[in-house]
Amino acid sequence: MSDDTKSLNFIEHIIEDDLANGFSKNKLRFRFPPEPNGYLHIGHASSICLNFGLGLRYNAPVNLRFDDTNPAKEEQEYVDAIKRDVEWLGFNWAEEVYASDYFQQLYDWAVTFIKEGKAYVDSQSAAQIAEQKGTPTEHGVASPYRDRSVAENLALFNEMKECKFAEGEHVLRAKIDMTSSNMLMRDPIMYRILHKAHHRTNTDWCIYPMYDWTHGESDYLEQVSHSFCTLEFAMHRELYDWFLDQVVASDKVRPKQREFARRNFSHTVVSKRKLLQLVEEKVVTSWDDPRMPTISGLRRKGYTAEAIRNFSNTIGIAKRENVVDVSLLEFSIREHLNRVAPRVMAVLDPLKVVITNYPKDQEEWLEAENNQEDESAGYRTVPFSRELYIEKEDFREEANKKFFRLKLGNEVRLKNGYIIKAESCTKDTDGNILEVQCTYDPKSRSGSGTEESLRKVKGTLHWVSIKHAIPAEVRLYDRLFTDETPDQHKDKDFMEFINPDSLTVITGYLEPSLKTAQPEDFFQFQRLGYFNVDTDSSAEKLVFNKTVGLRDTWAKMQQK
RNA sequence: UGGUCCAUGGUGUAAUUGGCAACACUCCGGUUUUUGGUACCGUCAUUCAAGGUUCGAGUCCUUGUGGACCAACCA
Repeated sequence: MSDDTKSLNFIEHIIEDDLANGFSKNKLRFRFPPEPNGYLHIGHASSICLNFGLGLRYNAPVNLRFDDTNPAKEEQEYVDAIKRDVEWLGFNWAEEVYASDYFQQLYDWAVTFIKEGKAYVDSQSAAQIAEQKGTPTEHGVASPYRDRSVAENLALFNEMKECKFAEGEHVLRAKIDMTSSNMLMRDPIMYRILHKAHHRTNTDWCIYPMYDWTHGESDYLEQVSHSFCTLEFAMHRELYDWFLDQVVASDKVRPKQREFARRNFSHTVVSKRKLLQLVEEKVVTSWDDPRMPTISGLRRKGYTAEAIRNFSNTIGIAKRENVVDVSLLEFSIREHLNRVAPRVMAVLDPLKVVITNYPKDQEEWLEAENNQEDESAGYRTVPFSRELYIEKEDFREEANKKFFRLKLGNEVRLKNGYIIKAESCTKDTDGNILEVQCTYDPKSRSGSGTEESLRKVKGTLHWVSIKHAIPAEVRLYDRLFTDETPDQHKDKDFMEFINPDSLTVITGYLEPSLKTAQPEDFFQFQRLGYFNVDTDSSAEKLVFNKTVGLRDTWAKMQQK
């Protein structure tokens, strides 16, 4: 499918080994199994790209399966958001399925387990069961209910199903081995009573199967060949296999669970529980707040699906601990947007410039290239007049020769416009510069082909004509956490590292071509960065998000 | 104190399965440039440690060291 020269990750090696050992390629099948209890984040993107990427590579079906066995936490809103995100990332699932589709089958199997003496109803409290479970270093002890008769178990389990009991009164446990070194094998709970309406089965059930009992059997029912999950499920594999052993038929595909390391990212958290906390405690406005590492947050911030896919493929997949630096993600989006984003001019921190030798009522429309990386992007015009805005930081009264921008007595080029020279400036009583007076060289217009226009001038500035500029709200984002690994401190809570300055809202001044920009449109504000139109934007009030800044070697030089 | 897993530059991932440690990002230096952007060039590692097997070890073996995970009626 894809290029053969690319090296394989350990997951692909496992599949290649299976194929080499006779597993037939047309039986390959994968799945992406989110629990609908939150929005997908950038870590999930890795898993999505892994599973759907394998589907593409081997031309195998990939199911989107919602792991919806806990009605206390799961909601339809999350199902919808997850489907939207997977679709937006550009992947097509073979089937949309739900663990809850298998509740009846799971129940029937559980009854069989009871009849075969492999499961029993325990009528102790959660605390008692936990107590008997032992510790990682000490064996567990058997429940007094472990040897209930099959008849009694059957009757009780049926009554559980018929909602005759309160939550917590009984559970169904698999009878495995209370002395196992793997605590998950110490008679794990298969069913608990939950009097909660389920987003799909409503009140049909008041007993719900646990993850371990559900996941492998769901894989089996869908004939998933390879079931990939994160490392913390490694210990669950023994149980996954035990449950499978009880039901698997020799002529069916036996799913294989393998584990990979979750991707961690610097200066953020990727845990649905923690992201939910950020939303609930109003640290951010919503799951799709552009500061969130969610897929929807990144999308709203202006990240493209292509950039996220490239990023996921670049960071790859392995089994070791990791903290992926945000610079990798930022590279991916810059790399894509550099190719496709139209260039425009916008001034975010304005300083007034008056061209003293430019006629007062004159204006002209200058031709500007939309994207020099893309010939087909074409040209637009931008208005020029006597009074302009440039960035405050682009002017200094005096500066050394490393400063290529505007300073008194020196020339710079205005992008797509004229070469100007700073003659003087006026200040307020505190010494703040209010206005710069310049003169322009009328023969130096960009693209005019004159000798003057071809002069080499070191600095080029972006600008807007004050009279024509459109004010717009611009939202600037910084990292959400001040610490590189906010949730990896044993003694401190991740919430202590919230960056109070993660959002700055300013008014920017845009060239008039942006007047008709629509939500999700993206641009490069020249010399500043990539920006997109936020969903809050309207014709009356444009709202832009800063997606990511341009690489800024000048800023780096300044720091030294 | 039991069990499972992991260890390759600042970061992430490779290494034809025992044969010259590679790719991307970052950092630093340079060339080009009407974006201090882009593009291009260059610098940055004795593969956690110590032994062993071998003509040859990142890869196999042994012993350490360091880290992650396991005691939810969560997934």
